[in-house]
Amino acid sequence: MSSLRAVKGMNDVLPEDIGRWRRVERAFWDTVARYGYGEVRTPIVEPTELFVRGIGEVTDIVEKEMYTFVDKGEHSLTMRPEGTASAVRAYLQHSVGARSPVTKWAYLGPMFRRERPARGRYRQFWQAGVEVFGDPGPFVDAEMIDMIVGLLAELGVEDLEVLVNCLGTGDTRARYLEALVAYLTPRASELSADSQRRLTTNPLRVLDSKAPQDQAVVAEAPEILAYLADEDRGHFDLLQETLTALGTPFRVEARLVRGLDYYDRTLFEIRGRGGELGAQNTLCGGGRYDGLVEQLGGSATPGIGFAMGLERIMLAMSGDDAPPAPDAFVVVTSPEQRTDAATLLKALRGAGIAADADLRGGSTKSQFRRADKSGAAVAIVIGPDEAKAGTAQVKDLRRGEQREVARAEVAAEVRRIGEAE
RNA sequence: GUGGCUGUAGCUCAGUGGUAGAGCACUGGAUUGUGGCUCCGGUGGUCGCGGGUUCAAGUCCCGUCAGUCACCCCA
Repeated sequence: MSSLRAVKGMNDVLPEDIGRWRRVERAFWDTVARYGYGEVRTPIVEPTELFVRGIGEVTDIVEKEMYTFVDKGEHSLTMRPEGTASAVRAYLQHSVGARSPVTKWAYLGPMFRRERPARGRYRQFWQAGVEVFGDPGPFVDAEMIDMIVGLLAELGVEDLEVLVNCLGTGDTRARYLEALVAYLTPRASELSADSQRRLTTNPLRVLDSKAPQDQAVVAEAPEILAYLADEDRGHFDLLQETLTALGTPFRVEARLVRGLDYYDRTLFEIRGRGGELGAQNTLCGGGRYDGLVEQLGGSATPGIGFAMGLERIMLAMSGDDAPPAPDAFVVVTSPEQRTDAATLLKALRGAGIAADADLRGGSTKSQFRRADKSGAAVAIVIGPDEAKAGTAQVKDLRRGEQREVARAEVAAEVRRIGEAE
């Protein structure tokens, strides 16, 4: 084993494991294309300021999880810990809102957070997500949740839990925070140390603490849903009505909050209960951020988005992903045929057939073993006799049948056998 | 970041303080140019790394790194 290792929490994906990644990525892009999203690609590195202002200064992500460095002693840069802030930045930079009232973007790529790695949680991890700018919802909110549920079902992710909540807008939040702090402060001594600290920095986060003593206190805490203004209430009711009409099961979870400050109104999370997920069971999280575009310097523009963690989706997915196999494998019965094999391989590949061979030498038997292990459905045998006759033996490896055909017919014969599978 | 558990062949794992092992994988063979199944053989090890105790350490102790579980965080 080499002493050179990948950075802790950052992983290689080898060809034998890539099938599952491709399947998730393809399903994601197919789905969002049907819903009208266009792909956006933004840089991995952004000005640190973007995330501090976008995600929130006192969030855990910004406080202790970002990969931040100073570029040549000039600018503080950060490797993106999530995708929304970059999308908003690009949306503003290119004045996209001036060209179209509603913009639907999708992205897929690596994100970086310096957390302690565990199963389903890595320092470089992959997210796929979407953002919609300019539509206040709630129909687009419901459509988005329903789209994700459909995507996950297509991938064979079973046993989902869809949680929704409404955080309200500025006024609601202020009144609720006041009530929550008023409730928690006299009980502060019963809370965990973390929650006591958050009581002053980020009180909403006390709500989803897993510490038993916190949960006991939180169980009796005031609920944000009771504080919603009429407009928020109507928005949330209509969201639920639409989800029901679309046939997507969900559960209202009044204590659902997120660790990013920009969310308001609709908030949702999809959890998996699959055995391999462990404690990292949040597959997907998202919500509305109607104030974010303005906060980052644009005009008031509503927005909503979500992101899903690809590694976690793959842990929860079912189905086999066999590595791709060649269509045909060429075997030579004597070393003199190797140049001949090279030209045959080129002709087959030129005809659109995935063809491979092992021309290092070795017995016919060992080459056949390689053909078998490659997963190819067809072996093509050439030796002195075939070279003289201008033919090749084409063997169907599944059935064990073999035919001698003219060189010009080999590609067609391989295709015929492949289609008969 | 805190605490627990685990690190032995490419993989999954055995291994009483006394000579480093198995299965799978890889590879060669079982008479002419034909795979899978079976049989026989072979390659492959800094026992994560560094200290310590001991006549002797894969085994005991300390540290460290990595993985993992819970917390934390979040996708």
